[in-house]
Amino acid sequence: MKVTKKQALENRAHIVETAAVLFRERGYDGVGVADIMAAAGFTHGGFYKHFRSKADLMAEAAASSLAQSATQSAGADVAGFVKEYISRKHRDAPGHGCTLAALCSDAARQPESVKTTFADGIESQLAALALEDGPLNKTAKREARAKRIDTLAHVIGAIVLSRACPDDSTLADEILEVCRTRILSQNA
Amino acid sequence: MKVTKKQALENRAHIVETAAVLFRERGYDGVGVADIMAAAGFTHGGFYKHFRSKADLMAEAAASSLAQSATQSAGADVAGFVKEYISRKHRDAPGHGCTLAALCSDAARQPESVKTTFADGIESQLAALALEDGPLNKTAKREARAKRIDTLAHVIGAIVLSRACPDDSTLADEILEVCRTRILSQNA
DNA sequence: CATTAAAGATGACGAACATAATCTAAACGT
DNA sequence: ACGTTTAGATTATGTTCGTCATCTTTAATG
Repeated sequence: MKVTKKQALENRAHIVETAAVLFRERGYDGVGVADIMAAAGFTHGGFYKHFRSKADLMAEAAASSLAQSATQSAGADVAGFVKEYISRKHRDAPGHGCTLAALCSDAARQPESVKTTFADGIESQLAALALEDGPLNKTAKREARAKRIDTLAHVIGAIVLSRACPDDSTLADEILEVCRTRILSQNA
Repeated sequence: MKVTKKQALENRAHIVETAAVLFRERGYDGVGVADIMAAAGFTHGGFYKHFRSKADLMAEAAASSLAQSATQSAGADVAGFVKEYISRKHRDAPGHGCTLAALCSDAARQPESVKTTFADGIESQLAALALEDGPLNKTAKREARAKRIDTLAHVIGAIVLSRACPDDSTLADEILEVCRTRILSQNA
């Protein structure tokens, strides 16, 4: 062992976090194992001492960043969430933004393990937004869940669509502003 | 020339269409030049007689499938559009579905030429949905455009989120149903 | 303190990749 | 009719990829 056991676990966690950023920035197919290890400050050789395959790391990195997103927006009121989510800042920093917005369509083409992780991440995100709910009866609960699912899809669509536009595009900003004001007014 | 000039142009168009399907199914980084040519019934050698680079084909394929989507939904009423768009059939056949839903986040990481094509495609899609509008004054026009942008982002988000779930997932279907009914009721 | 086990570095493997050069035969201009 | 042009096949190039084997070093173990 070149390194203490605690250190090794920290290194592993650091690799996962680095990967979570890079994947969100460049997509699962846009980053190689060597890229990730180099960005984390290592050479590519030690990779398979930590992970069984790249797909394993993909699932783990997704779980990590999805959990982080959910924690960050836990208990926030929906209006505040929407304002932060649909912002130029979020759109222009996918590496540190919502994993769902950054990697949803990539996840659709990945192995089941990744998709399962994403489904769990969606539920976590919904649960985080649900913390503001008081005690509700059954139909009100169902209605509240439907509303949150709908809003989540809506904000993701706004970011994803805006990111597809060229960097200096006025359309990209228009999409953001239109969707933000509309979602907020409809959620008031 | 092994083939007539007209035939060559048809072959070229066929390559573009084949690529448009494969890209939507597997993403820009998930399909190679050789894959595309083989699927079109050729060997990879002739590729650069038709296109200057893979990125060129990406932009051309995007333009082709985006134009097709816009044409298909031209003049449809928004309700009908939403019902077709947010359906299991569409979600499970990305290769023949909306290019925006399939490749938006991929496009975000591609060269400017691709992103410009996507911005044009978004405008085409918006224009197609606008055909049902009668003559309107300025503020009503702006409002109608805002509504269409908002709806487009919303339906894209629904599909993208649903596709990220595992194949047999009930969540995937729940997202679809919730978003469909909510968008329709809000658009009535 | 001697032995073991494992983290990480180095290097190599085969496969797949985008791109380019060469070859062919048939369609074209003249 | 003949020489030029060129679509497409074949083959080659250099790179990058995921994965693995090997070596070195050193923490952990007894």
